[in-house]
Amino acid sequence: MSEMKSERIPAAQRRELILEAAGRVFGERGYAGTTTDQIAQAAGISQPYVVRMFGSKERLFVEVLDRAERRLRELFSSALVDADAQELSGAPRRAYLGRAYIDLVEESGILLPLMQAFLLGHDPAIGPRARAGFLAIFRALRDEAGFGAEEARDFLAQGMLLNTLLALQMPRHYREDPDARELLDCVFGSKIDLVLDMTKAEV
Amino acid sequence: MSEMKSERIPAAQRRELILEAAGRVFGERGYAGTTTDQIAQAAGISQPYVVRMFGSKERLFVEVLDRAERRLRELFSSALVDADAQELSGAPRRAYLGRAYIDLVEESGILLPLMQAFLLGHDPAIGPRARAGFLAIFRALRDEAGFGAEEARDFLAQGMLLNTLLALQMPRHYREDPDARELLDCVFGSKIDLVLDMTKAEV
DNA sequence: GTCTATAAGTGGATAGAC
DNA sequence: GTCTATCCACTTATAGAC
Repeated sequence: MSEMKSERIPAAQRRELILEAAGRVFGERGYAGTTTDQIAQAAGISQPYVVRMFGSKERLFVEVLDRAERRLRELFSSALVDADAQELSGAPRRAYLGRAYIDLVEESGILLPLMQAFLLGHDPAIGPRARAGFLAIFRALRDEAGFGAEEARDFLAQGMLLNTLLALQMPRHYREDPDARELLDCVFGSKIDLVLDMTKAEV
Repeated sequence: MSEMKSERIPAAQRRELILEAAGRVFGERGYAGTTTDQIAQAAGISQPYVVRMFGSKERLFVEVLDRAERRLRELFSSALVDADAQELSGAPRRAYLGRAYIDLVEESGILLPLMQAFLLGHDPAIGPRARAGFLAIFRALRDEAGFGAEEARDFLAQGMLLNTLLALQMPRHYREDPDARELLDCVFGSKIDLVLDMTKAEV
């Protein structure tokens, strides 16, 4: 029906397209559960081209992670600037950052590949990076955001619950299951509509 | 060096040995990242015997999940009985159940395979079970434990953070990283020594 | 009850054409 | 810059011996 051959576009741009596709597929199926061919199809190119561009599946995953972590820090930084501009402090400030985190659900291919990486602590190549990334987020919350250790812990905890519910694809069952609905409402608050929209489609 | 042939033991007992081994390996490497041969080696038998006993890798994983969920509910039930016997209520009661959850870290092959399953929401066979299991825990906290929805949410959140730190193998880096130490102390409290002991060895 | 041998399928990676 | 063809290693599962 559509194009059998991809149009010729600059490598840098193609890289970005593959990274986006890979973020979504890795996020949904995990590192080991994803084939380079699934990523290729999601990106609309051939499987060998994916490998050719990044050298290996592992290196591609690491680049996806780096990209996701950069994006997360970027968002936290700008959220902190906003919070300061509004002169928020204490609980309102934390709630503000929490809602900023929820906004990341909209950008698929960020939160879930990170979460998938957190479950790869055993992997010699990915484990150390995953730990470093996680601790970097902890430090950012504790130091840059000025949370204490316990506030940072609680923030991370809510984040891990949110990630887990996304990975479980719980939002897709909001309508049919009253318990799912209560839990999701309770986690996402007024942002629930945004989340429900975001998690409809997909292959 | 050791035995090349496993001794002949009753099937029911062998099943249990395989389930324990599989719980540990699946918990560490995830469903897709685990081979039936790795499980066989962990259980000290041949790869085809693992498959023969459970029919398929997928069915084995589902049995590991069922077993883990049973154990979790069992522990929650008895912790609730204990908490009632001590006439705990409110915050002390929640903290008590939290410590009971941490005790589960000792039983390797329970928390991590559950967590791995939560990241398999996309899987047609495992996803529905994972969602059902997660919601069953939510209901137990909300109804049996008498937490409200928000308390149950916060309890789950701390649990997901704990699971994530275990999956990241963060306890193995307690000594060398001050940030890891602060976070782990903050999450595990006085139970930290138990956790550090438990997460040393492994293959 | 447990193993060895092996079939059949899948997936990451390489070579080379266009 | 992108594809087709293909190799080879690995993995699940089956068959059948002991």
